[in-house]
Amino acid sequence: MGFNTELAGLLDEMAAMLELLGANRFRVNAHQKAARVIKDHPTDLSTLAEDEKALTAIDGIGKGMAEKIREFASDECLAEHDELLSKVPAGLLRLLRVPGLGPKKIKLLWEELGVESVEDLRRVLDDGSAAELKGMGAKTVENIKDSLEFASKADRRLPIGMARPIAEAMLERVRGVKGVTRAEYAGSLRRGKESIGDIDILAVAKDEKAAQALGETFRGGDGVVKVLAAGDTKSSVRVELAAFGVSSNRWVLDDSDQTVQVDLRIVPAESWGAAMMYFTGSKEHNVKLRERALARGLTLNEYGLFPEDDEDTPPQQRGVKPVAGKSEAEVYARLELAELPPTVREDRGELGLGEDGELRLIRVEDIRADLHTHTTESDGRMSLEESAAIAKERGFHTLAITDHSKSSAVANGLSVERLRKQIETIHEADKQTTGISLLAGSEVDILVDGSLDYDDDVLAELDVVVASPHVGLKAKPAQATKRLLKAIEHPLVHIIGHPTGRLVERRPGLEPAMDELIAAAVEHDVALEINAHWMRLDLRDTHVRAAVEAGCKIAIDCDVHHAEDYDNLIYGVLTGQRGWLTPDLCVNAWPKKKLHDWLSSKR
DNA sequence: GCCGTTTTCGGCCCGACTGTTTTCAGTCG
Repeated sequence: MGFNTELAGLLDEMAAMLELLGANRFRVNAHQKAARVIKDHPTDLSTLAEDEKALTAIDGIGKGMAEKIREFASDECLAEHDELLSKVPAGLLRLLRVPGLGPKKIKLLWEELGVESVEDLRRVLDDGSAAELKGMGAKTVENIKDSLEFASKADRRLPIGMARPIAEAMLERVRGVKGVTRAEYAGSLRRGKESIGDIDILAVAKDEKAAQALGETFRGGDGVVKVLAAGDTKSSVRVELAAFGVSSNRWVLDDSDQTVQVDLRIVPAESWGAAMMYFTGSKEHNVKLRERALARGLTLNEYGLFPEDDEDTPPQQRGVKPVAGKSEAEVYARLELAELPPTVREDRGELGLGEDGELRLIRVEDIRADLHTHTTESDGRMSLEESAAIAKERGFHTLAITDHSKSSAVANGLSVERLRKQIETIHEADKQTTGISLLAGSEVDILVDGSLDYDDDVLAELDVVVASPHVGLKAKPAQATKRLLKAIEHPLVHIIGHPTGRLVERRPGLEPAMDELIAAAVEHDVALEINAHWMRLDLRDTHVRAAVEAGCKIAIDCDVHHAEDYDNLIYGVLTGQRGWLTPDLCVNAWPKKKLHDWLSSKR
């Protein structure tokens, strides 16, 4: 595990333990925020450990956290973390993940009944002693029991490619209710995050009757296995994936009985923009916006942006007229900000975006080429002609066929002889085809020692070389860095495919020193890939952000095997946007000549 | 523990729902 990830994990645990010990909640927040910022930071912070100034310049890192970074870099542990561990039983941290159980109740159960683990919890729930505690009752006990049952299935976040079809299906139901005038999904799904904890849907109903019908339809729909909340304006349900025909396609996951929470909020039409912002988040982005509002004598909530006064009752309940709220654009404008796309709302410094001119992030319609696709020659399911027809239909000017190289035996990798024959076939097909250029390429394995799977004379015959790691994905960070650097420095390589080999929520993959790889890629004019398949999304958003800041070229490719894989482009583009990627750095968005000139410059 | 276009001290976002309560605490997002 990398330094940042490991330290962030410790700080998160410290926050949890502090919470259980009843520490000041702002101190808890500070630890959580530092953990998030450190986890997302593109540079390995151990390299800055002695530079207190550079560390405290990072938002959320003060003197104390800078000292912790230094301590962890030199001692590989945190004394304060160890000290907290001696005070809090480790099993309690697991209990924090049970929905409906928070630090206060856990603390109560621990202090009054000696609960230190899930097993202890089950016991006191069953023998009735938990129900005797102050603030607990029969209903609370029932809810915690239910949560325990669901916890194991609900624990895992859903890859975006599985969550989106469910959200679309739920939206269709919601929009089908008479009197519903508007409905969209919000939350992390709208922000295009790689994985989703729950699905948030917002709707406008034209009157109370419609709102009531909407709630009933939502809670009673197919696939709903539990109703968690049923208020006038808010309903929460848990649905099972199986009911929506969602599966993980070519990756076999044990997701047959998995469920996901779906929340519905019914909001007034005049609050639509404020509500969308509120429920799209991120939470941290919203906090920044509210602070900004307060500094301007305004207060922001999900009903709108209101003049700040000292009353306790929320302004919308006193008939106060909002100064903005109908649309997101209106609220951002009133806060003197450019309207920010949902994908950048992560409290990663985005409030300054678009200040100096137009904010123009990559879009799906910018993409005019796919440079990483497979055919039936290796492990794809389409012929060259079938794939070319789809690419042409999508308006692409270039399609590169990059089947697997010889070491990928399970993927039917091509021998040198087969590859040479395929190059001829593709070049011939290119001559016969109008409207799209077909390029002969290969997805060449980066072997464990960093060398490539074909000799240089073979590679030189290819129009496009995508070099990707497929095996040895558990290597130590230092070794991974060395291996990938060697591939980047190879003069015949254009693109590094799925650089870490991670799978979302399934496999961590390699953890190379990304800043070194990015610097090398810039120096050797190599593009790093965002593999758009939703199980990969590799590079991930934070890597893209670091690459973009360094001026590194990025390729967004679908790694097409099946016809429907072309539809994964949206996920790659969303990930690009989350890394603030602009069209000028994305090779797939370039005009044909510019792209082909770049490719041939390496020949 | 962090932070500063009133501040280096004294703040730190806001509301819905639930369950156990006679006015609110806990949890969630």
